[in-house]
Amino acid sequence: MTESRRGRPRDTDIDERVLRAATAMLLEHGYAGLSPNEVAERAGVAKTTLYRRWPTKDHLAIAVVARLQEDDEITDTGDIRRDLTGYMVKIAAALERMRSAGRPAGDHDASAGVVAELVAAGARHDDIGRLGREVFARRNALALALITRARERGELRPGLDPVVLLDQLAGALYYRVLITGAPVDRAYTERLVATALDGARN
Amino acid sequence: MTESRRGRPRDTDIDERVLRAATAMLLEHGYAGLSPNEVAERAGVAKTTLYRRWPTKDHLAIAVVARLQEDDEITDTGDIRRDLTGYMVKIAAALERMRSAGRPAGDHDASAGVVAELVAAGARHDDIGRLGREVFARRNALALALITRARERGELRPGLDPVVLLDQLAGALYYRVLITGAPVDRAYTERLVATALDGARN
DNA sequence: GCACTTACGAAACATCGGTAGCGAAATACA
DNA sequence: TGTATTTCGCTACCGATGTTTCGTAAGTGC
Repeated sequence: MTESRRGRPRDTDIDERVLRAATAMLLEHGYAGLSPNEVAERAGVAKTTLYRRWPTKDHLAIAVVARLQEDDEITDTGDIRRDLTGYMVKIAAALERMRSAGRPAGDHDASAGVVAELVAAGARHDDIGRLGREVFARRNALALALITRARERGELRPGLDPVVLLDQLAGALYYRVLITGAPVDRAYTERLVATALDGARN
Repeated sequence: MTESRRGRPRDTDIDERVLRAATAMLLEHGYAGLSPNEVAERAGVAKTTLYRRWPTKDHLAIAVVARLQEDDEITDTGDIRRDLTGYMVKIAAALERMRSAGRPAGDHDASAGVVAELVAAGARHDDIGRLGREVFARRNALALALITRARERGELRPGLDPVVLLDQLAGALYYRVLITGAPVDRAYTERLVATALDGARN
């Protein structure tokens, strides 16, 4: 793993100071207000030192939000509707938190804000894209297992593809945040899960 | 509408030449390969002239893809499953087209490509965001009317919220393109519509 | 004709993300 | 005690997206 490095070791305090400054700037002023130049200055670090750790502004921003995400565990109560709702509410809350980053308090304008920039960052840099897909795959694996168990105990249709169900649920939330700008509050999330489970057909 | 303008009129031929050059560059080299500087040069136009029409590269890119989208009419055969599938297949096809823009042929890497940048553009500029939401609202209004009619003739549950159903369907497609990188081919689309209609519950 | 207004082109400038080159500092290893 | 290796800070620089300024062209209204 960590090979015994030769040469001067990295100052881990620098990582901390830079990430702290970057976090503050990203949350207060949004993605456009995150300036690597100013982050380096505020952290008391040379710009080159910053760029050795995070080769682009996108990488820096990813590192910031990655630190902010506490990995949400998923609970299996045996009631699939309850469990799925719980998972979706967590996703929705995380989205709403990022959605409001960088805009004046009370700004109810529909805006994807930081979320959209992170998605674009994944599209611009292969490594970020891969990383993001891995993170989502790992997080979704838990939900997929949950769905599969519910299916096997007869709560869900035998022919159901768990991936499709998860796409429907998580997809709807991201779609509203990124595309239509509609809110993703708790009431909506509950209606969403109920509709997906019960189906639209009469 | 068009007030009788005073002063020198704009050369409409310039719009055409610029958009043509920008379209070629965007489709061949992707979003990063779209350079306003080079577009102006290739179109034989001063940079200032280009920026008078499209104040940022984002606006230029939006104008390009807006021209490429033919407004897809929606058909109502009376079979909601068939009609929804048709609509979703059109969306999926448009997404796959943009997804492959700017990357070497045969590149099967999962990448949101241009789509993600357009979403980010909507997040960066209020006017683009509003425009995008209007476009989606208008397009979705047709699908919502379709769903409502199906509900009223008894094909769908009376309590169904058409918006939720549409979020589930379109959301799943965008989610796969933007987030997980999974393909959105016809087989998936059909499974998606079937699952949303039939529901996940046993 | 003349004033007024707007569009076009050219070139210089500004800003920002990111890089290159260098000397100095801090470690591992011999 | 060297010597190799890597990090750090500094300055200067590059490329790309926009902006400013200004002279000139092409229209409208009188």
